[in-house]
Amino acid sequence: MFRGQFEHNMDEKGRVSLPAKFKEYLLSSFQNSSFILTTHIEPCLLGYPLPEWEKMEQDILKLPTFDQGATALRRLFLGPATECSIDKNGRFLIGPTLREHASCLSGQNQDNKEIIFIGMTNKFEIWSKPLWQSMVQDLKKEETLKKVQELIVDLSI
Amino acid sequence: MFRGQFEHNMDEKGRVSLPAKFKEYLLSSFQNSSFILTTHIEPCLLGYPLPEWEKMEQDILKLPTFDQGATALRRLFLGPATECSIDKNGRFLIGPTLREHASCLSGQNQDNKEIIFIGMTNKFEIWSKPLWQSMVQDLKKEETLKKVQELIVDLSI
DNA sequence: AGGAAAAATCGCAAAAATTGACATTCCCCC
DNA sequence: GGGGGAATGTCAATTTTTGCGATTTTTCCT
Repeated sequence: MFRGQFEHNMDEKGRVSLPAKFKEYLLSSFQNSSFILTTHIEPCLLGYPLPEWEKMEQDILKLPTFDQGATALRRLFLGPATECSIDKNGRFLIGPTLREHASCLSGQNQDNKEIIFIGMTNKFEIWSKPLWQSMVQDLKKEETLKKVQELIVDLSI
Repeated sequence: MFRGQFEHNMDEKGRVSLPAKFKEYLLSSFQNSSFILTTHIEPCLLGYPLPEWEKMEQDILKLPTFDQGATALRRLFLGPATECSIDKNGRFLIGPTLREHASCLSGQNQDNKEIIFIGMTNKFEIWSKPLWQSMVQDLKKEETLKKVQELIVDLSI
């Protein structure tokens, strides 16, 4: 499972090393360290093991061709999805489109080179550090917290 | 599979290089780098591997000969379909009709020379950059996003 | 705490992709 | 048949991507 939170640096070409634990999970559970990276609706990225993704791909393709929502989903979610493979040093490349979506390091702007990985059990999220921080801030506002509390009660956590 | 999003430049004669990953997919899965390019209902183009296209051709031929909708479909979709082959440098030609449909670079107007490729698993879309951008803008409007979110929930993405 | 092993970074070099420019061919019209 | 223009094919420079070796940092175990 993808678990835990990690902070890594991206080089100026958009390469980052995948947290070792994530890599190990991919290898041991899927016999393959490749994965699919795509855009989230929010300004962050989502990583899926290949098999998981392919299932989803098939589901999405079954949606009606001319439905507005389905088209949007395909263009926004399916379109940018890229297969990432791990190099000998455990790194993978985040392409320009994906980087832009998550506002990670573009060009010489060395400010956004810090990347946050968040394990989400069967997938993981990738954030630029500044965005992650401000997003977490927002989550801690009263309204949102109230909703969280309700869920916690429901789940009897 | 066709995956990912790429931006390339078209020369003033209408030639563009196919994203290397797309070319590789065509070669490895179909032993042939040719593909079929035709018009979408929207102002963009669709690319299909030859075998996929032939399947669709067969399906379309089964439609009633004199049905109005079927006739329209054939004229609009089947009609403009063109086989594109890749040259030694990985480039192919987008003919005038197709270019016009997607409002890509006509004549000396160097504004529209940027072309976007979007992988859609078994096919791909081609957009002129300005149209792509404004279309994405529209997709991100609240109403559409809401529909997308519903779909996401249904698909348990 | 010290040392070994693993992880993460950095930077260069090789390879590939993309693009601009030029050469050739083909075709139509003069 | 010759000239011009368009279409097609090829080359070559540039830019981008990818691979690799080496260094630094972190983690874990003794």
